[in-house]
Amino acid sequence: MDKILVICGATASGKTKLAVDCALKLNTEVISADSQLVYKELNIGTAKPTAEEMRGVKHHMLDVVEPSCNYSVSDYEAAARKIADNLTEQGKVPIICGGTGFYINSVLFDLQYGNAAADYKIREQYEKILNENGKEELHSYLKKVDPETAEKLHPNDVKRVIRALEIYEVSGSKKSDIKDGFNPRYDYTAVAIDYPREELYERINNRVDEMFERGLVDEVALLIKKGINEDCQCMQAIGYKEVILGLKNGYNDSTMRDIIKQNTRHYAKRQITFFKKLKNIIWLKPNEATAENVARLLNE
RNA sequence: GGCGCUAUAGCCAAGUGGUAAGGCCAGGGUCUGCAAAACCCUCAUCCCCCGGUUCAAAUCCGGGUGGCGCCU
Repeated sequence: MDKILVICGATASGKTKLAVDCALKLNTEVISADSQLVYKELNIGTAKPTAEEMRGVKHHMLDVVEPSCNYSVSDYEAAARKIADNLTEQGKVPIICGGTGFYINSVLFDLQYGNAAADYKIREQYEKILNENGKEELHSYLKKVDPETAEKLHPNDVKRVIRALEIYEVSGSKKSDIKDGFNPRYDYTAVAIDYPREELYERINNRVDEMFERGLVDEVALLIKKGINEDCQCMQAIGYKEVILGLKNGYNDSTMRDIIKQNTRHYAKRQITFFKKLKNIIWLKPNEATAENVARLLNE
């Protein structure tokens, strides 16, 4: 199996720097695994690596679509794998670096996602039912076609309930029939930087302050001016949705900052929970997060 | 110094005699095509302190202490 290096973990934990350090040492390239960095023009709020931070290392999967686009794991999976395989052919060990665990899983493991593509018409149809008849009603539909999945999903978890329904309608088979088993496609080494919670939260707070100093509000205002509004998928990103709300309601900067900091802290917590599940992940102390250490782990 | 109001978890806060709502924060978790999304779980043996009334008090009474306001 081909080797691959994964650098993941919470937001603001120093992934970018470590990835660049490693890429320079290993003479390879970085494939970003981040659901928001794929969007062009979302730079400040997503903390997209700058040319300076990249230090000449080639980064893939940044700026691949317009802000008006919808993007999903399957798009990512296809593109990222191709790049990874390409690097492998050149004899390089690809570095996947990012905080979107869902995306990382898609390239690391052989997952089928029910073999059912997203169908926005079907989603709309169920959303209508949701709005008219409520969550319980929607959940009861799923109970009829896929009781096992319905049992697992809380009725409030409407997005997953709708997806399960969608899988059934698109493919004719049940979500509960998916038995993928997370078989690795690569011989991967995964590392994450493990900051003490308080320190991580402090880093997050500082980073959000920096974003405002760098002109986050202007960035959002410009996007709005170009017709990118809160209905666009990319505007669900932390930093963007809050500024839109703030602009609408006349919040001052400090209020927006506080909300963004809070949401980012919550996000970081979820990321940590997610990555704890990644098999064989290695949690490095901040002072252990060096290219030398990672290179050694890679060769073990 | 006098008078009035007030005192419930880290924060906001309901409850005014029958055995502590809710929200936030925090922590834990779920995650198979919207994932920086969406969702779930946990979180006061106790209501400032002391004494009293009562079968029963966070809830009533008295005193103390802290806070707030007004007056002199």
